[in-house]
Amino acid sequence: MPTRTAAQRRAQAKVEYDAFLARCPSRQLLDRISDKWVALILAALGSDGPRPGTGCVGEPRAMRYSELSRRLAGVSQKMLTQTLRSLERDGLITRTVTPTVPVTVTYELTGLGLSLKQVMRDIKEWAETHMDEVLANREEYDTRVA
Amino acid sequence: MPTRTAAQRRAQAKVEYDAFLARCPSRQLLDRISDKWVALILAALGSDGPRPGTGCVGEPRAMRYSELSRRLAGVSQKMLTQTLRSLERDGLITRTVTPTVPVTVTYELTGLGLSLKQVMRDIKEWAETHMDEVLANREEYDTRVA
DNA sequence: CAGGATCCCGCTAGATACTG
DNA sequence: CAGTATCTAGCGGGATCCTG
Repeated sequence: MPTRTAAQRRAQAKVEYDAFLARCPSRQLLDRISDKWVALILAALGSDGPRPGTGCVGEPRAMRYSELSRRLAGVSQKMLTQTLRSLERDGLITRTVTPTVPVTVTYELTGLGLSLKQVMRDIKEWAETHMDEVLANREEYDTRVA
Repeated sequence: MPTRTAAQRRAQAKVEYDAFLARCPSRQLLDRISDKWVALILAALGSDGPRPGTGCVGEPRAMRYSELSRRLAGVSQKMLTQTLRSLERDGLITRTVTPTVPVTVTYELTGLGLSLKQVMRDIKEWAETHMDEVLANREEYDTRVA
């Protein structure tokens, strides 16, 4: 049994994973979460506005499959289901089945999912905010090369 | 010519792009930047530590091609070059060729790139920080399903 | 409603070889 | 050193059909 202080173990933990290294598991995790559907799903589930029709506020929003499907315009069922499964497996969201007829399935952020939510919203917002600038840069680049 | 105040135009600009919409250009941009190589390149170029060998601090770091290639362990030349080109076209980085023998090429973040840097480092750090938790969640999920 | 199961195309990432 | 060019295998991702 190693004799280390808690501080030493924390320092150790800090360098335990490094996504710059090819075989580091965090490289794979980075790859997983670097995905537009992940960003959009977390952004959607993370919107804490009042649910339309209800008055509840503040709580992270639970959403049904069909609701997500509508929100993420253009997503295929395959990609949506696949991405939701992956997020569930990683513990970022929970999947709740309510045995109504027909069945109701809702998805909700876990604590872990919440911790990633803001970053994902930031990315999405960055894309929306800087779209014009990027478009201008591309145009200038293309004319310069051509 | 529309008669709107600056505030009105700003409010308009705010809803101009929405990545939730399938055809919105920001959806494509989100897809572009949701990429592990983009995250790692921006994180690498964004490290403002002193360059090894020099004493300069504070400034965003310019890096050579080979330097990046070593830092992003396991990246193929193709992916590195391709991603760098894409980032250059979008105006996130600059490419500078110094006509030495052999030629020296350095890459550096632009202002726009800097504005995205922190988000990318956040993602990377999230992956490294929560790796253990995710690994545990996966294990639990797999045993529960099996 | 909320998927599961298949089929299949396209593109992309990787490996390899070559160059100014 | 910093790429370009080419080839190919693999799989990401859409379309389609089916189900509890």
